[in-house]
Amino acid sequence: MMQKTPAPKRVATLSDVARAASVSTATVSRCLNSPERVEETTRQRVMKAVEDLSYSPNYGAKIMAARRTNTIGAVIPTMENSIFARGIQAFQEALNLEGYTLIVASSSYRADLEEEQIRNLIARGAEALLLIGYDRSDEIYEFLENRRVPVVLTWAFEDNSDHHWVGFNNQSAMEMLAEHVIGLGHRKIGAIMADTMMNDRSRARLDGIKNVMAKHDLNPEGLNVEAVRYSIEAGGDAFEKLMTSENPPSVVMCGNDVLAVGAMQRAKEMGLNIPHDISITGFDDIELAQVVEPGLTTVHVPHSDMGRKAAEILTSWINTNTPPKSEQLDTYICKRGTLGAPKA
Amino acid sequence: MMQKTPAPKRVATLSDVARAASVSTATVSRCLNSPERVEETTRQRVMKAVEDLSYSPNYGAKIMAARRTNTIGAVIPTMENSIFARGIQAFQEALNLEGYTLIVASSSYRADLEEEQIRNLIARGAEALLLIGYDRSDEIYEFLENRRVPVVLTWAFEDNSDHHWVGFNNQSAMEMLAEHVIGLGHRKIGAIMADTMMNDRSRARLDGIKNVMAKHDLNPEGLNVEAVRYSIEAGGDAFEKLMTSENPPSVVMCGNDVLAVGAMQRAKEMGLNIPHDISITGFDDIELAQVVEPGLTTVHVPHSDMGRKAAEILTSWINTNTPPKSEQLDTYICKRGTLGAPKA
DNA sequence: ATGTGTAATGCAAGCGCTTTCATTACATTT
DNA sequence: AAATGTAATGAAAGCGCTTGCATTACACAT
Repeated sequence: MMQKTPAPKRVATLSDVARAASVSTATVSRCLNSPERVEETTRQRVMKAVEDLSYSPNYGAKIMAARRTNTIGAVIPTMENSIFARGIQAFQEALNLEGYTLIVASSSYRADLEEEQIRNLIARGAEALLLIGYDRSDEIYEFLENRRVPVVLTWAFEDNSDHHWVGFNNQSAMEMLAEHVIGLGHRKIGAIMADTMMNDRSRARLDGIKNVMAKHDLNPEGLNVEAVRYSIEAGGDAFEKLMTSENPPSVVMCGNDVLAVGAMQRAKEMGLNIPHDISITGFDDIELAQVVEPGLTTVHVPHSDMGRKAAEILTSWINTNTPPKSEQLDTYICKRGTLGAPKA
Repeated sequence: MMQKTPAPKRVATLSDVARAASVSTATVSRCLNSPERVEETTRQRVMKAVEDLSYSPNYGAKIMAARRTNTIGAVIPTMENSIFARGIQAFQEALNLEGYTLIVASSSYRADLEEEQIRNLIARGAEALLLIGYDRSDEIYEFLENRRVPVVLTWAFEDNSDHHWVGFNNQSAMEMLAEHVIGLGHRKIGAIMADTMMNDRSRARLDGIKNVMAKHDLNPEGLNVEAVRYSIEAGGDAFEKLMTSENPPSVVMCGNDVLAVGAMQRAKEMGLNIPHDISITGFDDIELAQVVEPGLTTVHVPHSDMGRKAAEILTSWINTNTPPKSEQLDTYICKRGTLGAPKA
């Protein structure tokens, strides 16, 4: 008699394995978690049972009993483009080396979603968090504080604050680039930035440009700024708007490389030669920046270092229960082909 | 007397909240999970306590008691380049809509690591899995079977198999492209592919080229194949090797867009005009393909659809306990500027 | 043989939730 | 007023693991 649908066989538990190997559950647990503490012959017997039963520990039971999840969370604004990819990749690799797993969530640059995702990650057992920038509500900082969650802020920095961070000075990095741009003779500057209202990095970068303009007696009010969301498409649209205004700039400084590449594409479509007719700069130095033609002049951000350092800070914080000190990283201008002198 | 380090305040639990709100833990639990089942006034009292205590449920306890993790896993070969990004993104979005969370792991195209990651995701409570391609050991398939884990294979397809999948025919897609290439007059073909030994997609694509060559009385043995790992750099190196061989091809067909872009870059560095001196094709149609110049002629793969469909399959499988049927998607050739007729 | 030290193993107490079932409170009908 | 039905709440039994402590087994010294 053939049994069509066998009773939905229950998945094996620790005690099933223990029974099969004729040992206690404690021994099975030790076999799996600290094998050196059990005798060779016993271990082999247990491992065979584990294999035979296709045993895999129940995650919930495990973390409840061990009171550790070995999970660290990160909330980034977007996964769509690769701005955060390299840093997060390095973060993840460093974490894995220490036995942690990373779970990533994205906030679409929205404060409310970010807060939701933060609570979500905590609810999923994240023992520590990597966040981008420092702009967020007091409530959420307080929540994190109350729950004693180690948090490291990245992609920005905040001197003299209670927070812990590893990042770079967005403003002074952009100032360096702006100095260079103005030094080349540019006077009419356009900017394409993410909405600066809820984005501290973007705001700092824009301030950088304005500062340098002021220093060189250019009225920062004259800076033509387009605020957009981050995409190649949006960068293109903003560029076109800038160039078709009554007083088009000779250089367009973009808040990041993705926007800059969008601007470049649109420039070509409009028949403009880069950098002869129009100069364009980016920020981040992602892979895209060297693939486009001409290569994009941009600010190099040490993404990988930042990710690695963030992982170090968090793991050490968890282990020692003491927050390590914050760290500031350096950026530099990466000169390629999209920035030249203005047309005569 | 100041207390320097206050006793490491324990994080609030359900019963702390229950006590604070003068209700039972059952009521608090209901407030959080099915609020409509508790009276308005009680709920407000409870929610206030939750807020005041910065309560967040203990993940382990929750999934152990509820016997659900609402987590689905995916193992992809790499996160470094964006080949899998769009598909996974769509997968994730569709999953979120259904209340699931995605956790992603990468295998670096290595079978042993993939297996490890699969076991890892299961140990982390993944209730179902998305995997790429079908090449993997019997043991791991058996493990998955024993544990009754719903699995969907993607980026490939497998007619008449016991597995469940949503994907496309890599071989016939590449055949279409090869027909087009040969129709243009190309006779000397080069190929840059990932190592085909443990990669069914790559193997199928290569077979596609060989088939069409044979059909057109070109000896497939004459196909010059470079097997490399997936990176822009590697694509460039392989391209140079191909072009500096004694009998360089007039067209280089690449296993994916990343390799193709690497080839394009190197071609330019070598002073070759695309497509006048050399034609190049890709596979995937990722964002990069339209950013490079000239635009890359490639095979468009419906990544987003695939991700969405995969999510549908898995969630329905979990809910109904019955695997839905597999689904084959269509690809098409995306003609841009890198493919032309061979030089006279 | 007996005593001592160490390594291997077992026992059993939770970990913090969800959920079934029972109880209580209250509104409605008879 | 009693009977009945319904909604809100509580009591308590696990869920499957880890781990501190107790016990056993065994090697070696006395």
